[in-house]
Amino acid sequence: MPPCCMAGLLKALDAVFAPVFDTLQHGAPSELRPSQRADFQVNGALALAKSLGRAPRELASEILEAAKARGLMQLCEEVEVAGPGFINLTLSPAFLRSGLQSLAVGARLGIEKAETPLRVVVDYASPNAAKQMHVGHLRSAIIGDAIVRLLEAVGHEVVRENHVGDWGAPFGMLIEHLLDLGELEAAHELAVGDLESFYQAARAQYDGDPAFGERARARVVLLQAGDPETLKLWEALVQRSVSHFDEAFRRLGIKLTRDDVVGESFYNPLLPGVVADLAKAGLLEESEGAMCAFPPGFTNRDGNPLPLIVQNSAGGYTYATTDLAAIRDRVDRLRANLLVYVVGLPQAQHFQMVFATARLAGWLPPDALAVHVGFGSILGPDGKMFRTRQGGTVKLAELLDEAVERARSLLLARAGGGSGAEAGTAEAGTGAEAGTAEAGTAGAGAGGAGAGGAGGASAQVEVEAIAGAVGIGAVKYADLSNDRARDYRFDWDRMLSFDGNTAPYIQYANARVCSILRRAASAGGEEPAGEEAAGEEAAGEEAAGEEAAGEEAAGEEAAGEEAAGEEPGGPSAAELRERFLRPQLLLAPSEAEERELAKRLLGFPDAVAASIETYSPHKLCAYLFDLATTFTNFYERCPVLRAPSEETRSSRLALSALAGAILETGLSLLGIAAPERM
RNA sequence: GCGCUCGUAGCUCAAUGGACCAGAGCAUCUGACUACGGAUCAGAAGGUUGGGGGUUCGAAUCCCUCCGAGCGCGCCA
Repeated sequence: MPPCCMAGLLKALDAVFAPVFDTLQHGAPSELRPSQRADFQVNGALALAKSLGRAPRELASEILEAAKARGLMQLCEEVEVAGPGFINLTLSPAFLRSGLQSLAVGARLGIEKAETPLRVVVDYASPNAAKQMHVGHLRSAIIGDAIVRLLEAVGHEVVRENHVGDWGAPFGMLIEHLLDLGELEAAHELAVGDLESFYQAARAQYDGDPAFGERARARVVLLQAGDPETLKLWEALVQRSVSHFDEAFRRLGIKLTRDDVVGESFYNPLLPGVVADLAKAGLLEESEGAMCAFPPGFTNRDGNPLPLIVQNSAGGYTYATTDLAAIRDRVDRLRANLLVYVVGLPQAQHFQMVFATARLAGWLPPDALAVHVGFGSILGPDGKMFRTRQGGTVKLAELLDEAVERARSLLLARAGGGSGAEAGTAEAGTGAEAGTAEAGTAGAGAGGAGAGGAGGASAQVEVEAIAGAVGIGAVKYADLSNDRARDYRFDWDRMLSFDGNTAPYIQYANARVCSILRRAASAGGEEPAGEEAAGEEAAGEEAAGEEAAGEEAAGEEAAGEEAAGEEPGGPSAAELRERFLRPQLLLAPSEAEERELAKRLLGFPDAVAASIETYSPHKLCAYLFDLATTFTNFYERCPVLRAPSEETRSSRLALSALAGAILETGLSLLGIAAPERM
């Protein structure tokens, strides 16, 4: 857990209250919270009153007065002591306005860098080589990737590691099977067929043919002995797997490539040292022929100390040994001071034991932290482990195919339904370049899905791109929006619904923003009001953009949208936002819906910080859903293009642009694309 | 048997020890429209937060206990 970070509105308010509390009692927290009764409430007075033995309401009044002396009323228009000793705060429009303006400057959207940037290794995805990726790998990959993006956004230095299972007994049989087929035939088999069938065939041989089993076991020995010919074959198998992973991650829009693969085999040379050094430190005992560490606090079913086996009775190393070696490598060689493991919850005890042992051995120094970010299972509609109707594992590739296919039919059904026929006719023709086509997840900037019959080939390309963004986004969001510790139910209809807490709903809200900005750009005058003053701002904006992690994350490979945005037919969303999102255009919110929207927009940094603090992407999801809902509400009640005055129009356009920027950036932090049209 | 995770509206899920209404979204019922993309908005109804104790000014949240679900508990990873 990175040090508690506060940002945005909370930070501004806490800057006033923290010194007041600190004066009364050193280190006493203000306990600032968003409130349903006002904008924020200060709860700390109650706890402090108790520890000081004073009357809570009286103390609250005193705190409030002290806060006023520190300029509280520059931020709030209304404050009160209420109930047993709460302090309720209602923000002033002027403060909201200045907050919005600072969000609008630069591209960071209020996301602050961590005060102490860490060097973090995030271990995630971790499929097994020589096996097809399946639904079981989905959560680690999706959650891990979001965590990587979030950590990077606040300035941590992240090393991604894909700890693939590329070593061990299965390779004996795989290599023998490969030899039986003949290398050429095997190469062909691996190229056309899927890995799974190759693995199954080898497995069948192994189970059915004792002689084959013997050869397989002998081959494992050769492999571990470093026999060159065997290693060559092993390498070929692993490479084939890695290509398969690359393809899967690319489709998913996940920032893992073959460069991030650090398989189990990588640690082989380090394993003897792990055991030797543990022994040297007096941490090993022989038990039933195996070398074990017994970290305190763990017991087995008989109440006896539970062993962490680092060398089995046959002399072989276990995955505990590998995990210990990995800790040493990450701390020593990679200089990491935070290790994050995105691995299923059933492994919780294993990691506790490994971490405890690493601490005892001094491999995890006091200033380094290891965290197991666990997650629950994906359940099928029946509430049991998600499987195919036949009871087999659901292959990842097929799952993604279905996601895109379902999204496509929904999009086409809507286009046929006739509501959005007008949208995008202007630029549909020359829309996205063909390059985006095979990028299944490409999305932003693809145009004209609503153009219905207008389509030539390029319109189809665009539909494909949007279907990819929506389909893949829906799968990822469904996973991320649930508390990771809980199991969640996989439900196509729900995740692809345009209503509710789903990716399509949020993407749609963003697409609407894009639509407004496009209209504003093409119809109502060339430039927004206040154009003169805007010029000066541009320079500062670019300077700020230089170190803008938020924007980087958005623009980068967030689900493969790089080819987007360069639409010849019209300016990209980013360009439009730059044009309309100028700080000096923002007025103090006057309408209730403007005020609500402003508050939500300002809450973005806090939402990001909260997500990072507990490694819980679902908090950011909840925020984005709330923002999308609030924006829609605003959009419903406060005419933008037909605003009563030019100033109001410009201000609302800027508000909309800001909402779009946050929606897109927020989605990108989750690894989800934000199409400009849907 | 021990340990871990979990149990919240009919369903799927939220809720950093905080306030008289425990929130959303589906689904259900009522309303709103020449609509800046209706893939919309407003309202209603729906809960003794699995049961029971306890700590606290204050508990869905912390402690104990019982019930229920899932997963771990020595040579697979």
